[in-house]
Amino acid sequence: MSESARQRVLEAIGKLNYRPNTIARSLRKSHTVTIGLITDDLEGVFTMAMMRSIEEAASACGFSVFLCNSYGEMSRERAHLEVLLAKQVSGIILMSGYKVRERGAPAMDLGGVPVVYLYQYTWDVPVPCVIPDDEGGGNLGTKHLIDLGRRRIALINGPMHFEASQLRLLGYQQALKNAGLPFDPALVRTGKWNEQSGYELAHELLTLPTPPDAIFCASDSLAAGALDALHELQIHVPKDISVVGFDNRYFSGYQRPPLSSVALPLYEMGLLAGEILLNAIQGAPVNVKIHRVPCTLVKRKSCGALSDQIAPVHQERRYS
Amino acid sequence: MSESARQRVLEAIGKLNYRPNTIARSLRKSHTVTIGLITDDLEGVFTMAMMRSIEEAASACGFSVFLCNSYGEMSRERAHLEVLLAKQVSGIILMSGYKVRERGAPAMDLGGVPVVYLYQYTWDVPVPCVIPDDEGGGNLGTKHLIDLGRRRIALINGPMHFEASQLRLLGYQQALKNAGLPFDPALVRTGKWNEQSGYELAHELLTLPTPPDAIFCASDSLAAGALDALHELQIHVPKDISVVGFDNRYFSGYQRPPLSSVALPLYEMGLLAGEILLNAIQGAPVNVKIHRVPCTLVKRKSCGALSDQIAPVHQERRYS
DNA sequence: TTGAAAGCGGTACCAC
DNA sequence: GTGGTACCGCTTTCAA
Repeated sequence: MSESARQRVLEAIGKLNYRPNTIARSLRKSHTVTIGLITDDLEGVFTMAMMRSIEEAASACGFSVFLCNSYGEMSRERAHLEVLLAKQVSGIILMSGYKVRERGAPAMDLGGVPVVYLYQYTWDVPVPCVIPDDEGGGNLGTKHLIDLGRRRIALINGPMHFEASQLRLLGYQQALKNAGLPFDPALVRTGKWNEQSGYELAHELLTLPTPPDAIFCASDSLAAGALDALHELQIHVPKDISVVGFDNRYFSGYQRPPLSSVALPLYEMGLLAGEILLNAIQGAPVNVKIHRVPCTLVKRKSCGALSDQIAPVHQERRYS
Repeated sequence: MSESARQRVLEAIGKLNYRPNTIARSLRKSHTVTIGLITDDLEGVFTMAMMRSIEEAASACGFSVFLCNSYGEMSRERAHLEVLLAKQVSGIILMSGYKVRERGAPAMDLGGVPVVYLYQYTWDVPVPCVIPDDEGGGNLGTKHLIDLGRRRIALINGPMHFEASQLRLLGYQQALKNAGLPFDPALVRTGKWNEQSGYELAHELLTLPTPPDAIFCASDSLAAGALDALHELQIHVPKDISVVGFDNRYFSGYQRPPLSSVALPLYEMGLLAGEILLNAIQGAPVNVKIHRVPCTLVKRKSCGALSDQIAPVHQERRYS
């Protein structure tokens, strides 16, 4: 085509508002440049950051993302999968918003469409899984308290049938061991994941003959309850005792004092899941294993590491 | 086809894992049963609930949802729109995560694809818009404090160049007027949307010759700061003073005392936007106007209305 | 009722 | 290069 002819075509495209029909293109080339994201949770606080990075990874490669909510129901998940496959998506991410959840790994034939599990794992089917490194997180939080000079560090843990609880405990023990500190079972308490438990267990710990000089909580909700107990007992945080939570929830920066917390690497996890999926779509060999992404520590006032410097939870920053 | 033949076909479908190709179907029928959702925010806290209800409304009608993040950038928004149109979406929702934002209503020819604006409005193009009723919310929060017997109700407001601030003030004044209470300009303070402002302005209010017996804050961040000031001054909430926030953010139930708040009807807004769009897609006449969805009040301890009964923010409940 | 054929809007491959 | 044609998989129409 001559240069001037090309010019005229482009002109016409602009004038007539011509847009190539991707549907026809997809039909012919039999791939859609689209991935499906099925989540079981669009209420909680963990899925947002993962969604954001998945969308980012996909967009960067020219892929679109179908967002589907299964509400944790098998039937809805299957229905969504059927639709996604009928719509010929190039790949699928199954994202969970809860820690432990039986998705019962779809026993469906997905027709060879690549799948990645996010924030959950399965042994039922050979797929790559991306989850947080809870053990490393447990180690990180404990080590930080040790580095601050704390020596009697208590752990308020979640229910032990959660693997997250088991791993966080393991990390806690590891950190103590690495520092040459003794492991005192009396300093480890287990409850539910809520504030009520944090409150009650903190009370228990503080009435011990030799109370702890730091409390590491396996969730921010537990930590919120612990802070309540400390406030009630007029024990100053972080002067008298350091507190560190886990999960870096939205409210942790709004605690008094602002709560230091081990952050789940949600954004990075979504990014990794997206990358793994997109590579698989492009035919790269998939590394079928459980990818554990390291947690990070968000330092605020409750651990005693900071005086002025404050890490933001989100857009907002804390004064004083 | 005979009954037995039908049987055999269904059997074969099951055995061969046949799935009809929606892409081919869409090409032939020239509609895709898919809508696009473009948001400028996948970080904040307002978009989640809207996304959820949009997905719900769409799913219920057999529609899939493309999720796109523009990061508030015009160029990305245009790029996403181009892709969505090329992919022949049946309709588009433009959702904002911020209160006031110039999206500059795409001056693009969308080829007649129906559009709904969500959490923002525009006069630039004739489209239906769905936003919260900020004035009603201002009225609601103030009226509640009046009903609790408060008579000197202060308002800590956001910057007045935000329409939300103007409307919430209007609602506040309306409620006072309806109750026959005087409007005292000294009780109205304006700052930024953050805690720092809430803290400082609450201090100002409480050093007035006749301090207020209630503070209505135009955001939960402002309220968090106000609670800090009250705590510092050892003024008991809600015995000595009632506090009500606005937005019902994730952290409001984690304040001490748990913060009552005027909740944005995010879920309902998403649902309405979805319904409007789906109706438009099905050819129903669109009501091109600004739909203002009423706010609701979430009662917690800080207003003094409750002693035991606690309203949950999300899954979590408060003890005591 | 059933079967054959055209066509949706692109892409890919062919011969020229 | 360039123009013609088959084809992706489904819907629709028309004929048998």
